[in-house]
Amino acid sequence: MRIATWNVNSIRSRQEHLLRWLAAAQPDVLGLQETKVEDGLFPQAAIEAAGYETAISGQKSYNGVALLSRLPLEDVRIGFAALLPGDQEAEQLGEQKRVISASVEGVRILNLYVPNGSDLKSDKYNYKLAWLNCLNRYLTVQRQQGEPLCMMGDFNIALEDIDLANPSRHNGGIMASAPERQALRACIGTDLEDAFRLFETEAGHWSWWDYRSGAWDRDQGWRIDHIYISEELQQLAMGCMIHKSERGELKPSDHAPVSIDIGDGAEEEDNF
DNA sequence: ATGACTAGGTCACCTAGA
Repeated sequence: MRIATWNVNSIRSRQEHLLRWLAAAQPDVLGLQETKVEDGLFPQAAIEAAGYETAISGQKSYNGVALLSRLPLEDVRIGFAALLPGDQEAEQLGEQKRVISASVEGVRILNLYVPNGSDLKSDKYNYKLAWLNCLNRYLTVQRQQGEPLCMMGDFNIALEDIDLANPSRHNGGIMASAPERQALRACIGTDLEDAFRLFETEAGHWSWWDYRSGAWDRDQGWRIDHIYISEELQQLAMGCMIHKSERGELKPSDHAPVSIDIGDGAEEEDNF
């Protein structure tokens, strides 16, 4: 099973990119972030025609997440509140559409668009930290359900200094500050692993390049799009890659897709 | 220290992204 995540920076501006990439990369499940469209205007028909069913949670202009799958999407859950009934903050945070999850072949897929935070001195930064704390409460409930977990999305955090091109310049700033890194590490816990780092330990691998300043041409990026998997899936993980060439297309998203290949056990036996 | 680009929305400058 190939599972992927992609911040498309507007589904309507990226529809042709998306359809081309689905055909080329053949993901079974794809989590999208920043769809930037209310549900009624989501281009569902074109995606279904490509063989993918959809689960969407969008809003006008900002945010918005979706799951696309060519395997059945089961038990779709939208927002933190789905697992945190009575949690006032989960309810509040649900105004921004950043969380969608579904079960696919027994794997719980959690697709996230973590707030950017803007600036350490801004209210948005506090919102980001509160959001991550709420994610932690959500994950406590999710873990109790005992499903293998694949948590992915645009985390807007470079966890380590090797995850950004210019750590000294951005030292402690937004997407690289200690409090947000700690808040994300608390969510990851000891059971989840950053799938990309199971296969690649070196610096120099980015998933986002700023549109400005020729960041793409200079390959000055950040690795802020992640896939975290629980222990059962770590055993079956066969590879994790960043589809960097997507960022070099005409009118690209500023993020590249990231995918993981998970064997089903039977597949591995066939290979040996 | 700031801005650069891109997208959406109300409409030609603004907010927001990261």
